[in-house]
Amino acid sequence: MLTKAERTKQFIVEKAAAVFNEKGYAGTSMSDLTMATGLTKGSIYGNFENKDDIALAAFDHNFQLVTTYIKQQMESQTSVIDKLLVYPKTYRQFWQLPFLQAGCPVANTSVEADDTHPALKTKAAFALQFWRNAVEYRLQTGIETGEIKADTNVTEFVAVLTSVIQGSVLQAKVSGNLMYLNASMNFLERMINDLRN
Amino acid sequence: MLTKAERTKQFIVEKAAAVFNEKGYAGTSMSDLTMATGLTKGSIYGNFENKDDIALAAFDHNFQLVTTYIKQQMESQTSVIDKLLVYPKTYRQFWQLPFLQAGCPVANTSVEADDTHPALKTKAAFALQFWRNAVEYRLQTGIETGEIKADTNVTEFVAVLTSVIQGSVLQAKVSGNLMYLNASMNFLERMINDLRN
DNA sequence: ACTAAAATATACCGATCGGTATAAAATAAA
DNA sequence: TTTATTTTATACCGATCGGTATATTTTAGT
Repeated sequence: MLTKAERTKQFIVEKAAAVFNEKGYAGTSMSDLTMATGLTKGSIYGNFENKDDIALAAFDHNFQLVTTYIKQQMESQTSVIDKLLVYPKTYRQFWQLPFLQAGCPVANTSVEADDTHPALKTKAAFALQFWRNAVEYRLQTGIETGEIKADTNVTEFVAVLTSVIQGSVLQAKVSGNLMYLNASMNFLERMINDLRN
Repeated sequence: MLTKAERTKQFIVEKAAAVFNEKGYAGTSMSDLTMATGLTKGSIYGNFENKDDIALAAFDHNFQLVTTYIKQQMESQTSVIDKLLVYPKTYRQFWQLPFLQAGCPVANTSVEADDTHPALKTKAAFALQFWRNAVEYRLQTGIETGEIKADTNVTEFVAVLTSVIQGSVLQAKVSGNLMYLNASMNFLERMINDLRN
């Protein structure tokens, strides 16, 4: 069983993660976190060294939420094509998934941290590469089994899939208009289906 | 001729624009702006009402820098296809263009402002729609003149072009790796060339 | 239930935040 | 060049920032 402190730490991370993803690092204050958690500053600083420490843990949490969901959805699909189709299906309804309502955590953190917060930037960069590797792994698997065309430009596919998702989610958030997101996801679905040998 | 105050105001906007695009709204303090301009706080507040006022003017300036550059590059091209190819060509070398070194200002502002700063969010949303309209206008023109396939899915093309640019610039910034950006731009160029009738 | 240890709350720190009143300096019309 | 006006600098405001020392409460092993 988890000790009280461990449970509290986890509780703080969960609450803080939502705030950080919505307001950003610089936009989130310690009093935002005391309000979100219902705890006092002393209590939070008893579980974390400083604000950075919380932000880094919060990012990991946010990223893992997305990763876990995608992985789980893919497990219920057998073919590589169907597994890849989980991406457009998921992001098409990002605003209905609580852990994606503030947008893609990797994109959000990338934008804010890259000129201001080296440690967060590193985490975002690793998360992005993790995502790219995951997609690339699926493609390689599909090519080996013959499900996917052998002459597929893997790097290009990975680049387009990830950037079109990040870009269109970002646009959907700021415009409040789902039309272009849906158009992008239509395109992505066609692109995935076209991988078939 | 511009009065002294107008020139100073313009000077402040130019200096502030770079800082805001790099550090974000919440991440930029008034003392950042006094440092960047070499002016004092009193002087800045003599030309602007408040921080918001500067941020909104700074965003307009950042967006106009990009818009002007793109427009200018397009004017030296005759065909619609060649005009559209200005986009991948420009963003391929975004880190060499001073006004794009901090990334796409529309994307940066979209991410930070959408949950925290309604006025900036509105500006970002308008800028995005302006961009979409500009691309759509090119496509319509090309369709009318017969240069571009008449059955082109305009909305989908606009959605993919803008989101793949925003996403891949964002990724290039955070990863420090231009490989995926180049792959995305290769894809975009092929997609544009495939528009040809 | 008792007690040592761990977790939480209170109250505070100096620094910096955005913003302003006012004085000094620079501008521009006469 | 004088003078009215505008622009800039100085010095300061209360509020909030991230962070901490210490007191109180809660947890957990005996």
